[in-house]
Amino acid sequence: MSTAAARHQRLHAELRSRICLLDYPPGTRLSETALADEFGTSRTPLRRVLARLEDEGLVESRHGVGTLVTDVDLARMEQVYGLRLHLAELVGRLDPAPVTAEVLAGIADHVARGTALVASPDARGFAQLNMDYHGFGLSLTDNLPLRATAERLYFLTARIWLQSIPRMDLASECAIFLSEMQDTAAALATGDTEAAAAIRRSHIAMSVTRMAR
Amino acid sequence: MSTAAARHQRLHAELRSRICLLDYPPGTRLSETALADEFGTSRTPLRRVLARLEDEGLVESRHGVGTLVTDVDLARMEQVYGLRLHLAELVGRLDPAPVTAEVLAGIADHVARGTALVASPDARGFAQLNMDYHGFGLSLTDNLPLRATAERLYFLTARIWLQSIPRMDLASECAIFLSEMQDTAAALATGDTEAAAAIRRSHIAMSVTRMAR
DNA sequence: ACAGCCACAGTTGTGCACAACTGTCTAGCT
DNA sequence: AGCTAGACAGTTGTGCACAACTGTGGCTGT
Repeated sequence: MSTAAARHQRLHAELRSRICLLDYPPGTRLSETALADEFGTSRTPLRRVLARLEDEGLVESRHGVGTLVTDVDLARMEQVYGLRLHLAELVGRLDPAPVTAEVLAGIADHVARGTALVASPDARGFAQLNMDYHGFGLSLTDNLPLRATAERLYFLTARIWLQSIPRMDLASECAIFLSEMQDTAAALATGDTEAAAAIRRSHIAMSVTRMAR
Repeated sequence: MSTAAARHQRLHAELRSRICLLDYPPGTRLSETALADEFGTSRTPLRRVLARLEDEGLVESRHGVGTLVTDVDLARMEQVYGLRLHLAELVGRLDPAPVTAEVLAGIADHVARGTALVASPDARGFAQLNMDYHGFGLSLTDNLPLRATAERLYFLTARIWLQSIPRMDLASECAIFLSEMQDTAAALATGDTEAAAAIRRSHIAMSVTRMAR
């Protein structure tokens, strides 16, 4: 099979995850040779991954300087959030996916993980669960371009929560997140994906207002 | 300055234009060496451009085979159009740009070109004007991610009109297009960008229904 | 005559060496 | 001491040669 494309996807997802979980905080200089060495490849395939991350706005390559992780702040991402709000709502109105048993099992699993998170709050665990939950939320629509667009914009703003959490109440955030997932589970139990999308939208909006303080 | 990034943008826009104007019809095998030779560079920088086009869904590279221009049909792009409709409407509601004298001059210029097009209908001229007009339409919002997303999706569907025109009435299409731009000019004259966005949305929708026949 | 196999031309993917460029540190001069 | 210029280490960008792979055409055996 296409092992090259598969590896490209793996490296892309891995580096994107490291950036959005702040393993590579904004301003970090990513060394092409070091990363190529770590993943057991040459610079050439790795440079393609970095180029894609640059197109997505997560890193910025400067000749003679290095590949720097971009800096993000809530003010600059205000436009992205404005768009994400509408896209989140569209998930429920544009080619909504039928609520299968698999979907219900998925939301139940996320609720379970959320319950465990509330029991022992953890910032990184929150961010990881939020990332997975976002992917689940996208599965509620069969509109592929909508999925791709929403995913792209999500990872552009995903770091902001982790950057803002020191000024926020972690336990409260975890409880609110669990509450959102429980509400979503109830909505999906009745097959109302539009309600689930509306819940998602409002929670994104409220999260932004809390981070803005 | 960053001549490397500038050349990347040039080559990307050039190849994208050739693909969307059907200079490279779907299925065409793009030769990396031939293109590199034409643009006076090596394969390396050109491959990055092709990689970006592949991420955008305009070409597909297969190891040992070649880089093929992707095939598009209205059925597969139905989801994209569904999303584009909503994004076109968002242009008028999300960070609408103030209607300056420059904007009015822009729409007037496009109306003039449309008038010339109606005088002597031409499929390729229509496509070119439509491409430019789309870029103008995006300038009506200051929301950068919305611009980037709408542009990305536009170029994904831009070829379909040219592919469908043999089954349509070219003169009628040109007249309708001019009518849209005139209506938009009237709306912008009153500073109503939201109305302009609504006009754009409805015309995209009607264009799809005409192409679907 | 036909089916299968193999060599081959052509393509994309990879690795490496070098060019182009930048920021820093140091040596030397005033 | 301060300042300037230059060497330098380190980085990304480019070009080239080769590896990996695919589809085709012809050749051979039956």
